[in-house]
Amino acid sequence: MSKLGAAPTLDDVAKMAGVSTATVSRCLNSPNRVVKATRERVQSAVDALGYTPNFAAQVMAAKRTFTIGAIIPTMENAIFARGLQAFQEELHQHGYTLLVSSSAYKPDIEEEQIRTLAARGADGLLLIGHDRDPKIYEFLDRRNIPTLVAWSFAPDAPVPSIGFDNRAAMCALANRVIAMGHTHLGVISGVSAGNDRARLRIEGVKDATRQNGLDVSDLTIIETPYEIECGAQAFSQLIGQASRPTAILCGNDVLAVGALRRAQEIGLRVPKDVSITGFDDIELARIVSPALTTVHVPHREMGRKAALQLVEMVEKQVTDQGEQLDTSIIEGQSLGPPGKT
Amino acid sequence: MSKLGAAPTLDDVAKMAGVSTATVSRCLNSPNRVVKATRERVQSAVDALGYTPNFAAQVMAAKRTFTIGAIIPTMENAIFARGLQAFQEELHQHGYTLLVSSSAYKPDIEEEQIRTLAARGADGLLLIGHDRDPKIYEFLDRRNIPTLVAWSFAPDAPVPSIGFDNRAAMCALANRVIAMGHTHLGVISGVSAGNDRARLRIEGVKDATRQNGLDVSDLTIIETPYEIECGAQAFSQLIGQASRPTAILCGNDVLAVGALRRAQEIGLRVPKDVSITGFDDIELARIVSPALTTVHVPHREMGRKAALQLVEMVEKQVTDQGEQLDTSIIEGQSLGPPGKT
DNA sequence: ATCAAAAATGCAAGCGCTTACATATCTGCT
DNA sequence: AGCAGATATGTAAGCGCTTGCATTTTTGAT
Repeated sequence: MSKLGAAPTLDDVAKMAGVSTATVSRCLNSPNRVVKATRERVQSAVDALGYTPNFAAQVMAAKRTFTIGAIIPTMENAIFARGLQAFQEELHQHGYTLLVSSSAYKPDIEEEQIRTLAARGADGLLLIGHDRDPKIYEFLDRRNIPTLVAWSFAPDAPVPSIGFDNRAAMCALANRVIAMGHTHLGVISGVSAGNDRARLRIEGVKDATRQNGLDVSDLTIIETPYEIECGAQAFSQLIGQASRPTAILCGNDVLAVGALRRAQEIGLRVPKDVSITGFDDIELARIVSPALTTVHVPHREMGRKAALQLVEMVEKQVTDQGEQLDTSIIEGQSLGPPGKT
Repeated sequence: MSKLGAAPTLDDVAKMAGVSTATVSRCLNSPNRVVKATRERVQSAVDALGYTPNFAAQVMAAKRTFTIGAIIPTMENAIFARGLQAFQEELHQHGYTLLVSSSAYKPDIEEEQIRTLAARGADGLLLIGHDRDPKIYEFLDRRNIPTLVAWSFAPDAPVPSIGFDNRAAMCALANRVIAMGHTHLGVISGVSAGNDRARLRIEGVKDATRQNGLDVSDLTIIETPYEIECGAQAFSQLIGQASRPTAILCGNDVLAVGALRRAQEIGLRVPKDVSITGFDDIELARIVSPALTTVHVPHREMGRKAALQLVEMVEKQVTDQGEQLDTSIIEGQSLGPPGKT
C-alpha cells in the first residue's frame, strides 16, 4: 500500500494488475497494443486505486504536454472572451488543453508569462497582436515553440497570424461617419504603445480623414486604458474642448460604452447631440441603448481557426502564413447625422 | 552544445559555469547558500544560455508546483471575473500561479477539470459553490489537496468556504421589494440543480414571501441558463402569464439585464410598469439604464481572502472554517412601487 | 601555524512516466 | 507436431530537476 495522501502511481497499478509498468502505460495510451484480458485487468486496478497519471512525469518522459498556452491582455472585460472560448473548444476537440493567462496590457508581464508557459512545456502559444520585443520572437524561435498571433493579421510579421485588418476596418467605419456629414471627429483610443490593434485603428481614422479631404490635425485623439470609466473621462475631456467633435470614434466597445454613459449623464442625446461608435461588437454593444454602431469582429471564427492552425503547426511542424478574416459594420443607433449647432 | 531546438538544461549551465548541478539549483532556489563569486558565474551562464528551468522536472523532483487551480462555472460573462482577478493578484504576491478552467456549469466537466488539475499537481484548488458529488470531496481528501469554496459560505460543508449567505442576501432584497408594495413576484433563477447559489437565492425569495404573509405558491419561478437572451425569454414568459408579476427578481445581473432589455423591447417602462432586480453587482448592472437595483457582492475582497486562506491551507496544512462576508443592497432605478393596473 | 566548526560544494538517488529493444507467447501453416 | 512470423509483454534507460548526505574549503580562534 502506498503512503497515505500520496497519489497511486503506475507502479501501484502494475503490481495490482500483475503486469509491468510498460503494459499499464500501453493500456492507457495505445490500448490496441494490449490484449483485451490484460487491458481489463489493468483497468480494474486503475479504477480500484483511483489512479490518475502524473502529468509532470508524463511530460518529462514524453516531451509533449498537449497543452497550448494563450496570453491575452485582459480577462476583465469580454473583448477576448468569446474568441478564446471558441479557441478552447476547438483545442479540446483535438485533445489539447488550454492554459490562459493575462498580461494586463503590460509587455513585461507578457514576457514573463511567455517564459512561464515555455517552462511549463506548452506545445504552442497564442498571442494577441504583433507588437512586442523582437527578443521574444527569437526566444520562441530558439525554443522551437510554434506561435500564432490573433486579433491582428499581418502577412509579413515574424509569426503567422489569424486576424483582421484593424486599419481598414476602422477606416471603413470612419468613412461611414464622415459620409453622415461629420467633419469634427474625436477619437478615444486604447494605449497604442505596444498595441498594434490600437495603433492601426487610429491610423484607420486618419486614412479616412485624409481620403475625405479633412484635416488630420483637427483630429483629437485621446489614449486611455480600455476601461469603461476611462472612456467616460475621455469623453468629458473631448466634449469640453473648444471645438467639440460631433462624432466620437472609440477604439473598442468598452470605451464607447463609457463615453455613451457619460454623454447621457451630462444630458447629451446620442446620436442627436453627439454620435459615438465602438469596435469589436461584444455583447455589451447591443445591450446599451442606443445600441452601438460598431465593427463586427468574427470572434468565434477567429478563435476556431486559430486553434486549427496552431494544432497543425504543432503536429506537422509546418507554418503557413495565416489568414485574414473580414469584418463588417454593425448599424446600431449611436451614429446619426450631426445635429445643427 | 545541446541539440538545436532543445532548451538548455541545468546540466548545460553547470558545465558552462564549471560547477555541479546541485550548485546551480541552489543558486536559483536558495541563493544565500552559495558564495557570491559562484553565484555570479552561474548567473552569467544562465543568461548566456537563456536558461529557464523545466517546470515538469522541478515538479517531479520537488513535489511542489506553486500552482493553484480554480474552476469557475463560466468565463463568458463577468460574474467571476473581478473576484478571480483579485484572487490571482493575491496569489501572485505569494509566488503562486493560477490555473483557471471553466466547467460551463456542467458537473461532469467540473469533475474532469478537477482530476486534470490534480494530475497537474495543483497545490490547492478553488471551487465555486458547495453542491457536488461527495465522491469529489473524497477524491480531494484522499489526494490531500487543500480545497476552498468561494461564492457561498456554509460552515458545515465538507470543505471550508469564503463567501456570503446567498439565501439571506436574496431574502433581504425580496423584503425590500415587498416593502415597496409588490405582492406578485416573479423569479428568474439560474438552473438550481447542482448550484447551491441559485437554489439558496430562490429559498431567500420564499423566506421573504412567507415572512410577509404572502402565498409562496403564487410565486412563479423560472429556471434558465445564466445568459442575457435566456433572461429575456424568461421575462416574456413571466409577463405573458395570467397573473402577471409586478416585480421580477432575477438570480443574477445577467438575467436581469436580459429581462430589462426585453421589457424595453415590448414597451414596458421599468420600474413604472414592472420592477426588475439583479444580483452580484457586476459592472453591467450600473451601465444599463435604468441601473439595476441589485445585491452587492464583495468580489475583490472575496477573491483576496480566498487566496490568503488557500495559501495558508497549502503551506501550513491547517484548515479553518472560512469566513462569511457581508452583502448589501445597491439602489438602482429598476425597482419602484408597483404601478396601479 | 593548527584545528574544530561552519560554510560551500559535489555526489548520486530518486521523482513517475514513456519507449526502444529484448523476450516470451500465440497464430496459422505445412 | 513444428516452425516462422506476428503479437503481447517485460526490461531498463532515461527525461531534468531537487536534496540528503559526504566531502572539501573557508573561517576564526587559539
